[in-house]
Amino acid sequence: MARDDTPNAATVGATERSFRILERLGEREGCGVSELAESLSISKSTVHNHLQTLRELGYVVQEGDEYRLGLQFLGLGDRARQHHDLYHVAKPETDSLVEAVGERAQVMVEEDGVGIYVYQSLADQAVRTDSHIGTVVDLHATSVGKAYLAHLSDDRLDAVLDQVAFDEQTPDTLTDAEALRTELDEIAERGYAFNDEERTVGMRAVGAPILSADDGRVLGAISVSGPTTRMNGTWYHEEVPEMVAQSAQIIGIRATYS
Amino acid sequence: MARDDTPNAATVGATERSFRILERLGEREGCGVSELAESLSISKSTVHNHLQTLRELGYVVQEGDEYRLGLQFLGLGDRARQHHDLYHVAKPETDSLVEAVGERAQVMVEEDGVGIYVYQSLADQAVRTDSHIGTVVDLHATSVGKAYLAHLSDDRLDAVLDQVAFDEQTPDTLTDAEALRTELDEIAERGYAFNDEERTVGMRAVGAPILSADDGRVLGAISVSGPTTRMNGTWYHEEVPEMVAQSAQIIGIRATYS
DNA sequence: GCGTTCGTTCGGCTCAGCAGAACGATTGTC
DNA sequence: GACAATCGTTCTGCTGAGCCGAACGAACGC
Repeated sequence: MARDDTPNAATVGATERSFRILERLGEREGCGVSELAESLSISKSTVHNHLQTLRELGYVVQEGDEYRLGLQFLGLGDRARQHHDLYHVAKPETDSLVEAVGERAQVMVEEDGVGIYVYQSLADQAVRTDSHIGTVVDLHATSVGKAYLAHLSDDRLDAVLDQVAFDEQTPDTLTDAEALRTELDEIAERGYAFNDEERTVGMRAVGAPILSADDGRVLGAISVSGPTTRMNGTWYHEEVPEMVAQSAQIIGIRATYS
Repeated sequence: MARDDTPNAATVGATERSFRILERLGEREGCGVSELAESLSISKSTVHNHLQTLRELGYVVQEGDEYRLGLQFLGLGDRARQHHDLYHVAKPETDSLVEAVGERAQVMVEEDGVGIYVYQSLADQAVRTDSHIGTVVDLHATSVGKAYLAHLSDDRLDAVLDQVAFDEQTPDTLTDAEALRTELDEIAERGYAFNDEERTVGMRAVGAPILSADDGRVLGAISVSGPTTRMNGTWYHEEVPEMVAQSAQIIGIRATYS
């Protein structure tokens, strides 16, 4: 079920190239043909052809000698998000949570074995990181992901864990499937998950699952994250978890009855 | 400068096909291979190849026999939007505006001769239409577009107007370039623009330009729209314009000094 | 159990897409 | 001010990638 099932099936190479170009354009904040061609090991003329095509389609814009991602992607992204009605009910509650806690909050849903942030809300003092709406996150190395996994049915969980690479991201990342399973049991009982610098050094997070109010199915998860300098003591271990779990419950109820 | 400059230049056909498929997937809320193939006049096997490619890239997800747009597009859209810092400063003010007015508000920026909504906020009573984040709108047939055009430099305005098709969308759509120019002069003087069922029958809107506080350059526009049943009288002609213009000014100031 | 329609796989043909070289335009440097 | 370097763009030829149509197996539904 997860990404990269069939490594090299019969696919359309030109489409792959186009998206490699687009993703690179997203990483750099707009760049020129030569830079793209070299970093992707594609000939300049090919890159140029793709960019012209994408420009005519409106998915890339040209500013002098630079190319940028076009805003048309907002449309495709929004369309994709509208299938997950969780977004609409989670948005106002997430904003309220951020207002109460400060820091940063994000709402995650699962898609094809990975977690994707569908909404993020930042307080003024929130730490700027590279995570944003649409960011793909590992389910086993984030508080949202673990909170989600903890309430997944056994067979779905097995399918996801088989795919997880368990690549070590920081010295404290969980690298053992069994250790993760026992932690997931604790999380399921406790009702929320912690992430103590497992993904990013200096950052802690608290995540809670968003559960359907009628059948208990897990719809997604929500988390609050901030620097270790502020996220500590009972604030980190008790008060924030309390608020996150409460918001998650409200979202779950509103998602069920709406 | 505007869309569809060079109709059939040297382009990558496979990429065009992929995006035609993706856009169609966005219109229907997920559909099967055969339906896509028939409506796009592409053979089933080709559609299938593209979908498999896009699935491996994470931009399409497969649910049984149906395909949907993937949430990965949120990432590309967000990256594109981050180049327009207007979004971040406009978001909270737009939410406040919606809270005060009710109805619906949207923030538009121009890209390549067309307007694109980068943010939209809905009150509970707001009318559901097909417009959403990422929607492409004509600059001459919307209140946001006209408010924007009214403050564009003469040469940029000429470039845009040459491209406008002036296709009649409703019986009241402006179809004459000169009539539009005189209306733009009025709008520039007045400070806000109306849209009285020009694009959608039964809907009215009030838009105001977002201007840079130092050099007066137009950064985008913001509008409030609602049904004619509620948008009328002095509420429509005076009070709403007042609030929209004030929000636009606040956004312009915050966009300039931040 | 048959007919229909789905998604997927297979194979062959042709043209679309690739790389590399050549071309102007622009920039910066001595 | 001329040269060198680098940019984006254009051009050309070759070949394999991508297209179509047909065949396949599975899943409904009358």
